[in-house]
Amino acid sequence: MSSFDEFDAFEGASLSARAMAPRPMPYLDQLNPAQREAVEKLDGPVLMLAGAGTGKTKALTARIVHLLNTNRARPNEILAVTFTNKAAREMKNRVGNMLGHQIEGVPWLGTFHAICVKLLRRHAELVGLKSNFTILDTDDQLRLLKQLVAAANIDDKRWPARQLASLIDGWKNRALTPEKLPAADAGAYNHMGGQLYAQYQTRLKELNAVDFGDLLLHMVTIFQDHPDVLANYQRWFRYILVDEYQDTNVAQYLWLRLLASAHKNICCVGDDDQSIYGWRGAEVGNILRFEKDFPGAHVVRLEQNYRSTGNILAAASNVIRGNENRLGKELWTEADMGEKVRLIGHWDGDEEARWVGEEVEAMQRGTRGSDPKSLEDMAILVRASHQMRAFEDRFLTIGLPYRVIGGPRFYERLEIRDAMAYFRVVVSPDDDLAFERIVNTPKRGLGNVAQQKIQTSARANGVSLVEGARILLEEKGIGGKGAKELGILIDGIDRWRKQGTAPVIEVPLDDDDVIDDGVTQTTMRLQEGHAELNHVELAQVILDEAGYTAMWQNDKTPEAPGRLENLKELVKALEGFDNLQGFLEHVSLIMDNESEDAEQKISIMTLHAAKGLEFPAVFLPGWEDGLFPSQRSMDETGIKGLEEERRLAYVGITRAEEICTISFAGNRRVFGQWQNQMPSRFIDELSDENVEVLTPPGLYGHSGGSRDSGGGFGQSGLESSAMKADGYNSPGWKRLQSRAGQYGTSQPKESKAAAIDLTAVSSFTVGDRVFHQKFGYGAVTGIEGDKLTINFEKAGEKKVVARFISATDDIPF
DNA sequence: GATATCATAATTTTT
DNA sequence: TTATGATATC
Repeated sequence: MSSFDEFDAFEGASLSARAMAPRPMPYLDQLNPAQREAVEKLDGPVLMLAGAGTGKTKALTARIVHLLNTNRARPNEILAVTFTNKAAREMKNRVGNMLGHQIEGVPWLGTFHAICVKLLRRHAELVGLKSNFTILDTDDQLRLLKQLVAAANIDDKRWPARQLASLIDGWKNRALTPEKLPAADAGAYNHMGGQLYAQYQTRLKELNAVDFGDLLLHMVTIFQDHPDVLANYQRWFRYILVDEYQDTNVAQYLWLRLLASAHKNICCVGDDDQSIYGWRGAEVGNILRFEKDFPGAHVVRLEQNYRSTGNILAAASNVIRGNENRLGKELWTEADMGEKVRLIGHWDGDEEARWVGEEVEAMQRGTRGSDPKSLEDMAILVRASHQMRAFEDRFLTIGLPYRVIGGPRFYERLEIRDAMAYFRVVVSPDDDLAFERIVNTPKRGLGNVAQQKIQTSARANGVSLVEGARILLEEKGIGGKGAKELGILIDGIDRWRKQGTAPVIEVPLDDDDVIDDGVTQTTMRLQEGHAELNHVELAQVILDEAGYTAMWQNDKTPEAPGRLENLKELVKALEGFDNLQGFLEHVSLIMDNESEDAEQKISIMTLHAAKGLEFPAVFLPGWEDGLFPSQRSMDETGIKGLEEERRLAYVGITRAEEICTISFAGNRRVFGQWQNQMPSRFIDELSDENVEVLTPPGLYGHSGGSRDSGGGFGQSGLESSAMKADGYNSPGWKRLQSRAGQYGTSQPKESKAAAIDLTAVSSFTVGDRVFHQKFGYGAVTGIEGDKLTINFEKAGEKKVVARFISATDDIPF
C-alpha cells in the first residue's frame, strides 16, 4: 500500500517530473528490515545467513528485481545459481511475477550444472571436447570404469568399480584433475587410483563425453588456464547470486570465486545449520569462511521465522545449539507457541507405523485438537529409505493414500535410459556407450562373446562400435541368430538416422544471452527442409522397430505397464524440443520426477529430500541412536558426522509448521535381526518445556492389539475430547468434505467405514487372480469388509484394501 | 547364451 | 531380511 501512496504523489506533478521519477519498488515494502537490508546492499560481497523459513527465496528474488529496477544490470548480466532445477524454476517464476513479465526472464538463472553446460558448450574445444559432447549418467560412467578396471587386471571383487567411481567423484568435487591429484589420493584403489582416473578422463575425451563432475571441473580448468576467457565473463556477469551456499563443493566454490574476484559483487545465501550434504562433497567451510574470502563482506542474518510455531522453533534451536561449528543464529517468531513438540516411544517399528497411521487419520478427521488436515498437509520424514517400508505396508493395509518422494528420477529409470541410448546411437553413431547399452536390449542373442568380437573388430579398425559391428558382419565374423539380429539392428540405425535427418545449414545465432567475447560461436546448426519423420514420430518408430516397446509389452512383471507409460511420457516430452539432438543435450539436466496427481496423499520421504519443504504436520519416526544419528555417519566422520546428523535433525523439526511428532521404537529389525534400540541422543537435546510426552496405546497391557483401534485410544487428554468431537455432523468433518470436493476426483478419504467402495468389494471372490500396483499378481484368499487377503506371487501374503486392487480378467464382474 | 543358485552387503543422492 | 550381482549349470 504505502509504496503506491508514494507513487500517487507524482500524479499531480509535472510531466517531466513524473517521467523522471524512480520506478516504484513495491517489493521492498513486503520485506522485513533484515531482508530489506540484504536486498538493498547491492554492491560488494554479501552473505545472507537465512535460517529455516525466514523468507530467503523472497529476499533473493527481490534482490534480482532490485538489481534490474535500479539499472545496475540487465537481465543477462546477472548470474544466479541454485542447486536444483526446482529452486531455479521457482526463482524464475517469482522474478517473473514480480516484474509482471516485462522482461523475458533472467537467462543466466539456473543450476550450477545447467549454467556450466551452457558455458562449456561454448568453450568445449579448450578442454579437448566438441561442443556437442554428451553428458554421461552414472550407469554409463560405471560401465566405462568397469572396462578400465578389467583392462588394468584388477580384481574387481576386492576393488569394486563403484568405489573407484566415488573416488573420482570426490576428486572432481574437490576440483582435482588427474595432474593435480595428491600422491596420497592417487595411491588409493590398490595404488592405481590416479592412473585409472587419468585413463578415464582420456577415454571420456575420446568419447566426446563428460560426467556431471566434469561440468564444473572443466569450467574451472578453462577459467584458470585462459585468463582472457575468464576476464570476459567477469565483465559480463556484473552481479552474482548463489543459493544454498552451504552446499557448495570446492569446485563450485572455485568457480564462483574466479568469477567474482574482479568486482566482488557476490551475494551468497545459505544456512550453515542446514548443511546436510557433506558426504556429497559439500564444504560447510565455504560458508563459514566467507568473511575471510571476501574481506569487508556484509553479513545479514535473517532470523525471523514465518513457518513454525514457537514450540517447534524453540525445540529445534535447542537441538542445533549442540553443534560447535556454526556461525550462530537465533530464530524467532511472532507466531503463537502452538502445540508442543510431541514425543512418543513404541515397542517396535511396526507399532510405530501403526500408531502414525492412526494419528494421520485422526488429524484428517480433525480429532487431534486442531482443524482437520488434508493428507497433503502431512509428511513422514525418515533418516534412511528402508524405514519407509513399514509405513508403506501399513498405509496399504489401511488404505491410506501416500506418495513416496525421491527415489529414482524419471531420466534415471531403466527404460528411459534405454530409450535414450537408442536415440543417442541414432543421433551420434560413434556413441559407443549407448550402443553397448542397447545392442542386446531387447535380447538379440548377442551375449558376451559376440559383444567382445564387436569390441575387438572396432578396436582393430580404429572405428566406433557400430562400424566395428558392420565390418564384423561383412567379414562373417559371427554367425547364427546373433548375426542376423545384429544386421537388422545396424540397418535399423542407418534407416532411422536417414528418416530423421534433413539438410543442415549454419545460421547466425540470434540469442540475447550470447556473450561477445570473441571466442563464442556465433552460428548454430539448423535443420532445413523436411526430414521424412519429425523427431517425435522418429522416436516412436525407433522404439517400436527396435522391438523395445514390444519387449515391455511382453513383460509380465508388475512394473511393465508403468514402464510403458514412462516411455509414452518420454516421447511426449520430446514435443517440447526442436529435435532429438537438442533433447539429448538437455534432458539429463532438466527432467525431474514431479508428476502431480489429483488425489490427496501423505508424503513419505527422507530428511534429505525434505530440505526446503514445509508441512503443517510432520512425523519424525525412528529417532534411535544408530539409526538417527546414523552409526555409519559417526563411525566414518566422527564428530563432523554427528554434527551433520544434528543438522539433519534440525532440518527435520523445522519442516513442521504446527504439529511436529517425534517417535522412536525400542526394538527394530536390522538386517533381519531384532535389535534393542536406545532413544536418539537428539531427543534429550530437545528442550523439555517445549515437548509433550505421549503414551502409546498398547505399551502397557496388551501388545499392540487390534487394528481397528478406534477404541485403542484413551491415553491422553487430547483424545477424550477428540472422541466427543467426532462424528460426521461435526463442523470439522463437513469442512473436510467440502475441501475434498474441490479436488473433483477424490472421494472423501475415509474416516474409516465412511467410504467403503462396495462395488470394489463385491467384485472379488476368493480365488480371483488380481493385480496390485506394488505387489504384482496374486490370488485372493480371503475377504473381510473392504480388505482382501491376497497371496501375491512375488510378495507373499498381504492384506490390502480392495480399491488398490484390479481384476486381471477383462470381464467386469 | 540363458537360467538357476549362491554369496554378499546393506545411509543420505540436489545434477 | 532383501536385493543385487557373479558364478555354475544346462
